[in-house]
Amino acid sequence: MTELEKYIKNYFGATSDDLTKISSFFKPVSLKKADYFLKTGKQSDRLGFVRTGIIREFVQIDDKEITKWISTQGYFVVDLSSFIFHQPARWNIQALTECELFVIDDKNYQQIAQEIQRWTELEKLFIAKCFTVLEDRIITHLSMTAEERYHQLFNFNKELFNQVPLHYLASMLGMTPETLSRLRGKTRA
Amino acid sequence: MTELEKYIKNYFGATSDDLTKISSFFKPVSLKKADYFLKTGKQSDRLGFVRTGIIREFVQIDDKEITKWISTQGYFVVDLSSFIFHQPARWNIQALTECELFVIDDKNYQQIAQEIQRWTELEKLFIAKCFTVLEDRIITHLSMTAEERYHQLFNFNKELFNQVPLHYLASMLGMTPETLSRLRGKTRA
DNA sequence: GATTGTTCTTGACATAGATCAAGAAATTAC
DNA sequence: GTAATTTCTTGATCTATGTCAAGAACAATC
Repeated sequence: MTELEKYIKNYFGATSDDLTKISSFFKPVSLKKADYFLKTGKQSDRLGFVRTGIIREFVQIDDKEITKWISTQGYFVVDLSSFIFHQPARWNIQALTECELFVIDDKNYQQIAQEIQRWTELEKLFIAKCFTVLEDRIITHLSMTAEERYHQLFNFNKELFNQVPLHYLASMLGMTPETLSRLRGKTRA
Repeated sequence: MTELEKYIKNYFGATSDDLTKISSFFKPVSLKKADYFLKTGKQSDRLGFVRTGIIREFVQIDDKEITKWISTQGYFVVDLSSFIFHQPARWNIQALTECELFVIDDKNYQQIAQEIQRWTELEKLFIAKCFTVLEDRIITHLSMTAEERYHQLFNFNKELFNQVPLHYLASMLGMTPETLSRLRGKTRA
């Protein structure tokens, strides 16, 4: 079972036969560091799965880049409003390291639903799960201090702090790089 | 066409025949002010649609109530992780005014999918749309000041500020009631 | 309609976090 | 391997927002 199949199994709970079918629609794509998987404003009909590497979703607002999320192995990367609703993409998605993705385009994606009876249902459940994760993230911002948000992310994924420039993490946490640096110093000391 | 049908049509783009069928599964429910539609920790298999009134979704964290959202006419109220994944509810859902809801339970909800071929697809699209709304809300918190968040909500729904206690709005905006009061004073002056 | 409890505002003050600036450390490019 | 660039830290200062407290306005209750 490939990584992709393993993750699809975890996320979607598909059966073994289906897994092979599903994953066969995905094609490997390599990104070099700093390559864009997607740029704001473009139409995107691609959904990616991160096999290796680290990739950042962000948006430019005025003169600032806001990092919405950083995806590592096992995450899907996609601009949902573009992929599903055919809107211009809202996010930039850029490789922070060399990345290997499995990518599927809309046409092949539709094909999955054709071949696998329960696919739309599984999809729904997956998106619903993602929705609840975002709900939590909102609550995080309504109820926690910068320091608490930092600790939460640090506990969730310590490694990340060694793998990507910290100012991206600061942005994703809703604080300045200076503040993140000071919070780190605080626990270190 | 009832309100419920109108909204389902808007949200889900269902056909006229289907609408009647779908809406027939919903049952009217009245809530008095301060009644709970749902309490944290309970299992909930109900989905509500707000026909009239105002209803608040919140969670108790330590000694503070965090208001996640305030729903008015035309919104659905539900604890998605409970409704879909049968988890204990994460949110309290409480009427801020007298409310008339249309409510459906899980069993009848399943029934819709039985009767309407495209339902799961429509559902998926609806949840995906909700997901993108939450994405925006995250960005709001990563990129805007309290003042900007206040103005955004105010422009989105001025009426709300006359309809519900302001400290709930403050919480939902991620600020204290005092700060909200001062921001209001600022624009008034 | 007096009483009680909420809600809202305002002031004084405290503080978390932002901003600005500069240097050190690390990384990348030539 | 030196130069250029980016990242990270640290200090000084500023500011937006929080906290605490008190009174005013309003609404709910008996």
